[in-house]
Formats: sequence, C-alpha cells, structure tokens
Amino acid sequence: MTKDNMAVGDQKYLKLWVRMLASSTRVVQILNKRMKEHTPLTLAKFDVLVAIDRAPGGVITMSELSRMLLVSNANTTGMVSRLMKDHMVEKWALPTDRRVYSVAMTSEGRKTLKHAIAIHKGWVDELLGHIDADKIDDLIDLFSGFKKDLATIES
Amino acid sequence: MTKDNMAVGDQKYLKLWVRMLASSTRVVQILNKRMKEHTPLTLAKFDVLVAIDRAPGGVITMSELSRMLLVSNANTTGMVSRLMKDHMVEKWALPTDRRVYSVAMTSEGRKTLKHAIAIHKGWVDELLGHIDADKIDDLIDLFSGFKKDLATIES
DNA sequence: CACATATAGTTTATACTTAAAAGAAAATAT
DNA sequence: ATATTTTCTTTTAAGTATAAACTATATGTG
Repeated sequence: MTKDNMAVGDQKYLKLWVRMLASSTRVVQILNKRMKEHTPLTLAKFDVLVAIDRAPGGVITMSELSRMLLVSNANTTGMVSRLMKDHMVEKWALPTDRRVYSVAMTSEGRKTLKHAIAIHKGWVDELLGHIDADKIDDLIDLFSGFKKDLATIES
Repeated sequence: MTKDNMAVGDQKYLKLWVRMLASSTRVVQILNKRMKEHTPLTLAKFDVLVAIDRAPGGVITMSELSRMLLVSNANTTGMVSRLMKDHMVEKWALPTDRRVYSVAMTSEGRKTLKHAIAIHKGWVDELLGHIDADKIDDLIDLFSGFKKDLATIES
C-alpha cells in the first residue's frame, strides 16, 4: 500500500504514532525516575553532560549544545546554570569573541557522568530488551532514515 | 543474536533508543508548533481533549484522565484548570461522591477538537509518510507489544 | 570612522511536568 | 458514634521547555 492508494480514513500512521509516542514517553519517565534515584542527575542534565562529553576536547559552546540537544538557547542557558550550581560544569567567555561561551565538565561532572552512562545503558538494555534482537538493526536504520526525513520537513 | 550472547560492549539497544527518542522528540516539537499556530490549543491540551472525547459519554474523572494521559494527578489539575480558563472544558463534583469530579468538553471545546483532530491527522500522515507503508503494520504490532512489556517493568 | 546588520547568549513570561504535602470527603473499623 | 484509614483532588516547590524581547559583541558597508 503506497500513500497514493491509501484510503482517506486510514488511521495507520496515526495509530503507529500514538503507540510509538506512548512507548517513548513511558521509557523517558522510567529512565528519569531511576536517574534521579541513583545519581545526582536528572535525565535532562544527563543529556547535557553526554553532549559535552561527545564534543571535541570535551568543550562546546552554548549554541552547539542547543543544536545537539534539539532545544532552544534559552533552555540551554537554564540547564547550564543549574549544572554549574551543581558543580558539574563550568563556563567561560572566549577571549577571541566575548559573545561566545565555552562549556566543559568539572572533574566531578566527569566522574558523575561515567557512572550514569553505565547504569543508563543497563536500563536501556533492560527496557528495550523485549524487542526482538533480529529486528534491532532494521529499526536503527528506520529511525536513522526517519530522523533524516524529518530534517527536510518544515516545522 | 539473543540477549544471552550479546557482547557486553554492544550498544545496539542504546543506539536504537537514542534515534527513536530523537525522532519522536522532533515530531512532538513540530506537531506542537503547528498546533499552536493553527488552533487555540497546545499539543498537551489537544491530548486532554482527545482523552475526554474517547471517554464513554464524553465524560471522565480527573484520575481516569491522568491514567489515560500517563501523567500525574497534579498535572491533570493544571491542564484542566487552563482548559477551563480557555472555555474548552467544564468540571463538576459528582453528587454521589463529592471527592470525584466529572470533566467534559464545552461545545466550543468539541468544535475546536473536531478541527484539530483533522489537521493533526494530516500532519502525522505527512511526518511519518516516509516510513515504508509495508512496514507500518509490523511497527504497530512492535510498539503495541513494547508498551505492554513496559507495563510489567518496575519504574 | 559611523552606522546598520548579524550573531551569541540571557532574561522574562508562560506552559507543562513531577513529587511531596495538604485538604476534603467517603469508607471502614472499632 | 467516633476514630482511623483510604481515596480523590489540589497546592506547593522545583525542574524543564518555548517564544519574544533584550544585551553585548562582532562584522560589513558607506
């Protein structure tokens, strides 16, 4: 069945979306609750530290951080402020362009993240473990393509 | 490859999760932005109205609403308050049990929702349209099963 | 140089979300 | 009857998210 011959009343994409959203929402809820219980991080703070960790040299600007995390600059300002208050990251203006800030983890941030990454991976393996392992590679390809398609669509 | 013979360093479930989350986050962002532009609703408010609409007789209690939406009771209180301010829903205590509130849409809420449902479906068809139609049924089954598995897991 | 424009980041106002505590009403147990 | 517990909902405090307005700095153009 292609899009062209799909009946007007066909609800399949909607049905898929509703179930996919419910699944990912639930996984996020569980991961966030466990992260708060087992580390000094929330899931959002964990995501910020992971993005910093993946940046070349472990240093990244506010705007790059926003792009990596798919969030607004305003949100990044808040997240980094709270992480600074937690002593997980530090921030300094670039001497060559004082509008730009570099953000990096503190040693406490790196230590905290190392532990969080390990337990987070375990939870994901547990939560997604019921998905047939044979299908994983296909699904990874599917979502990689999906994400790329979304990039071409007007928000 | 089963879970038993999966190497310790295998990142496949994590990779899948990261891509799946990025995809659904992006779809939510686009749907929310468009919903705010084209209706007096946000995506969260739309979800509340849909849940009320699906309830028998179009009437539902606060707790049932929370369960349907997978959110806390506290959040439902806030959402319903804001929707009342928007004249989209109304709420009244049950005479037989004054702890319990019934929530229903106003005629303005029903009219708004009818339009929103139609355009929302169009957006979902557009955003998910690149997914090979042959795979849709399998994916619906996959996520239905996934959601059921998650229900058996400790949060 | 001066002035316009662009870029990086923050602030403000508002919305959505939760956990924990509190309040109100009903059900249950003496 | 009255005390206790349970149930339903709200309040409070904090975190996460956005758009729009604002500040500061840099760059381009006459």
